[in-house]
Amino acid sequence: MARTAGSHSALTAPRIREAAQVLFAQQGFAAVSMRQIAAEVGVQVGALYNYTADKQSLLFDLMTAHLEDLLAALDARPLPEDPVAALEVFTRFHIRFHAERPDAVFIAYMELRNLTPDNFAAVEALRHRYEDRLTAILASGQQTGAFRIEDPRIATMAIIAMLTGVNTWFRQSGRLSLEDVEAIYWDMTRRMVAD
Amino acid sequence: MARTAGSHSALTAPRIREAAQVLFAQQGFAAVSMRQIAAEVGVQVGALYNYTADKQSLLFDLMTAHLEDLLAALDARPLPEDPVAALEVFTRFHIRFHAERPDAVFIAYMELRNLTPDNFAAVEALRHRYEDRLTAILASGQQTGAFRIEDPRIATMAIIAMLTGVNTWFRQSGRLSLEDVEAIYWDMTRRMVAD
DNA sequence: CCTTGATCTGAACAAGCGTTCAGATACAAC
DNA sequence: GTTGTATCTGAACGCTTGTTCAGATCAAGG
Repeated sequence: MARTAGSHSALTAPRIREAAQVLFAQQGFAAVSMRQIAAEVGVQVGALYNYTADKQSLLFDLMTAHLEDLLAALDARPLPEDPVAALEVFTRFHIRFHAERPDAVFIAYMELRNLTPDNFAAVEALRHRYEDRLTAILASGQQTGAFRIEDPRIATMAIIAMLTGVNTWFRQSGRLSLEDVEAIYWDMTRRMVAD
Repeated sequence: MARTAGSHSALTAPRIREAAQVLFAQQGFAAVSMRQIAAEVGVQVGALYNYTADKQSLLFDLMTAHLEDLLAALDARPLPEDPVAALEVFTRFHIRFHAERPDAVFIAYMELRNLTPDNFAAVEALRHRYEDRLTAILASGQQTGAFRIEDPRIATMAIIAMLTGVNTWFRQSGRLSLEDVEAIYWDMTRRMVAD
């Protein structure tokens, strides 16, 4: 019935997002309750509604924040003019960015079905913007003759699926460093499209 | 309170599995209720328990049936001795088999988190058996010099992620036939591992 | 110290969940 | 037609859900 001592919205808001992200990634959006998220944060369930309109908004905000960060981080890296060099930058960037946020990535790929149609459309638009960046690199390389690709759009889907697949098995504590993985996957990507 | 006219277990059992598969693929295991599945079949929720021990068993059975079908279908195809030819057979097989059962594939990849630890272990073992088949092809090719691969296990993960990714976009009604897609992906796969 | 606003608690609400099971009807065999 | 079995219905059980909101406490400012 009372405010928790030491409570402060600047602390609680990020803790809610973090708790939601971990639990959604571990168990899935529909399987996790708002009460579980609240317990993880250390508040009662009613407190969550000071920070999110509802459960659906919480998921949508997590997904769009991740995708907007992804796009912003990519935009912050000027891609080389040379398509081969640009593809290498993109490949390493994708692997590293995704490996550093496994929960957010997992949610962004796995929880699309739990979005309402409007939210789904908004998230798809962001995903397409990201995919378009790679398609542009591939189309440019196809045009200059640096790449031999039948269809840049399909090659985009293939490359992103392969690169994102790293997250299903890569562990920082594994026998390969992230640098090793980047090198191996860059080699495979390069050969996939090389003339 | 009474038996439905025309009811017959040989009809109801497959209908329950089919309804569960479609709904689990569309909405996710946790978001779908047993009542929804029953409604789709045309029975009351209590009737489902003549055919499945519980909701978790229903999911587990769908997943293992799919993976066992996958392994059996692969076993039914003698792979060529030549690693390159074997890899082509595997690639085309994987794409076709998966494209023909999008819901089952989707569930097998997306609903792992909803399995109990024991069930998860059993399903993982089946997935590893399938992955091992590709690793064996790649290791053989690496040994004979037909492939230049740094790590057959990682190449396996990369290839399967890429091939399974086809299911996220391919539609039978799309501008490309399944044959076209097989050809494009075989070309990319071959180049990824070629010496 | 008092006042105001911030931030939470705690319980309620309406609805739904997975699972069980007594009993009713349909079906098949004689 | 009778009997036994199959297959379901329908309701109950214990529990949980997402969301709301009146009110209690904490924090900050004057």
